Formats: sequence, C-alpha cells, structure tokens
Amino acid sequence: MIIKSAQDIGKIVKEARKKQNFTQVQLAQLSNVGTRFLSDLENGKPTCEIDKVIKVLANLGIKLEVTNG
Amino acid sequence: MIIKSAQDIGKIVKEARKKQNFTQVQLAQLSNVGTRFLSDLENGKPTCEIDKVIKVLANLGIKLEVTNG
DNA sequence: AGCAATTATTCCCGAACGGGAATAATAAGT
DNA sequence: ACTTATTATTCCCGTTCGGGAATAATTGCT
Repeated sequence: MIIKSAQDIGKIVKEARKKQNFTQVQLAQLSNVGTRFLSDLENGKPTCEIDKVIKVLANLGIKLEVTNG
Repeated sequence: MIIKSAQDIGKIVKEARKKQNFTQVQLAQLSNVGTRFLSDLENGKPTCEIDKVIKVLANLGIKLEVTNG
C-alpha cells in the first residue's frame, strides 16, 4: 500500500496489530514506546516521530520501502 | 529500497534531491518545512515528524510503501 | 588556491511531543 | 444487560521539536 499521510500508517498499524492479536499494550512494550504513542499513531497523529514509527512497523513485520520513480 | 532507520530516509532524500538539482532551501520551501528540518532529516535525525517527512518525499516524487508479509 | 554557494550547527523560544497514570469511552464476551 | 478488556482521552511535566536567523563549516567551481 502506498502511504500518503500519517493516517494511512495508522490504519496499517491498527489492522496488522489486530490481525496478529496484539493489544496496544503488548505492541507498545515490544516496541519500546508508550501506549499513548501507539494510540496516537493508530489514529493518524501527524507529528509522530519517525524512528518510533519505524520500530512499531518492524515489530509487526511490516516492511517500509521507498521507490524512486 | 527497504527502510530500517531514519538514517536510511536521510540518505534517500539527499540523493534524490541532488539528482534533481534542488538546494535544501528550494526543497524546504516547496515542502513547507524549514531548512533546519531538512538538514536534520538528511542527516538521519530520528525524531523528525512523520508528516513532514512524507511531504518531503512526495515533493521528490518518492513513493513510500508498506508491504505486509 | 581562492571565491561563491551550499550545507551544517548553534542560538532563542514558543509549541508540542511522549511517558505515565488516571479516567472516560468503546468493544467484546458470557 | 452486565462485566471485563481494550482503546481513547485528559492531565502533569520534563524534554525536545522546528522555525528563523546568524555563524561556522563544507563543498563546488573556475
């Protein structure tokens, strides 16, 4: 899926987390972030810090890729 | 290219920007971010805010994609 | 080498991040 | 419906982001 906004990432995270039967608390601990952060992220907060986002994605087995035209 | 850290994104941005003959000032104005932000981003600052990163990538024509195993 | 252009770093500072915890709201299960 | 689990929202608060501008450092060009 192509990412155009923070909201897109939030959706992805939420879906993947549920599919893997993680609670926010579990995934947060796993990723070394707070539960507040994870909730914010899943709800599309546009100012989440990039490395934390990357860590969460990694812990869900989601690959992040860039393609240059 | 697969993104594993903020530094990866920084490299991508810097390379793409140079390839398109943009200065940091130009790209920053285009993306509605400060030049400081762009410099930080290219140097792999891990706390850059996600939506600003996305905007910069978009203005370079770089597509950001996630792939769920 | 020397000059101009670009980039990196520092400063000030308002605004907001994110952690933790408590509370409210929502979803889920019996 | 009721209870429990999960998630969202609010609060306090230390820390830091990011803009803008100035300065240092680096790069590029002739």
